[in-house]
Amino acid sequence: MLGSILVTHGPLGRRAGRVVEVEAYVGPHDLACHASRGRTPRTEVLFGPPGRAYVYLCYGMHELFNVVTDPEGHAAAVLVRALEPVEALPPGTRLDGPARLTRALGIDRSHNRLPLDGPSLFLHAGAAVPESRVARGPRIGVDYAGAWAAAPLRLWVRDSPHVSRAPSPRRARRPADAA
DNA sequence: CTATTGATGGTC
DNA sequence: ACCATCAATAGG
Repeated sequence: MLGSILVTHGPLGRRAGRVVEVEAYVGPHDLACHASRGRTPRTEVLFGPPGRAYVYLCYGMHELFNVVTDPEGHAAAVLVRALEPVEALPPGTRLDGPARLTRALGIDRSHNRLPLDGPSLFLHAGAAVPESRVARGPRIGVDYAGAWAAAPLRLWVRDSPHVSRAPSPRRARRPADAA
């Protein structure tokens, strides 16, 4: 998916970006994958056919965009984490972060389950990124997932200035008043 | 530059 | 209770 072009069309007009950073969520056995907690109303789309959008609300205020990737019955998806602008966007628009890019392209939960070859959401195959320019490392924000947190399932275009910056490590949450 | 915190609501 | 995050702030 790196190098492909995501195009949206909606109230904001036409918006587009080139995918430069993604994370793979590889199936129910992947403890960071939402499908690992079973088939629920939210995760239902993951079990359906590939090539559709999985959009969900994160932290109560951010819409995150994924592409369902695997054949029907095997729940896996790829989270898009950063785009490189490919069309004129309002000044100051940032596409380096999974919630920033959905906000900038006007993607929200109304796009959940939509095929990615439609009028409001389209994913074009772009020029392939050579493997020599692809870097990989641990996924971000999934430390709860045990060994799966360390798996090198985040991939990005090595020299792209549009890749998101890893957050500073969040201090261990304040221990609940343990009794 | 790094580190920390509050905002905010759906899910199960 | 637990989050696949961001923006703003404080401090070096």
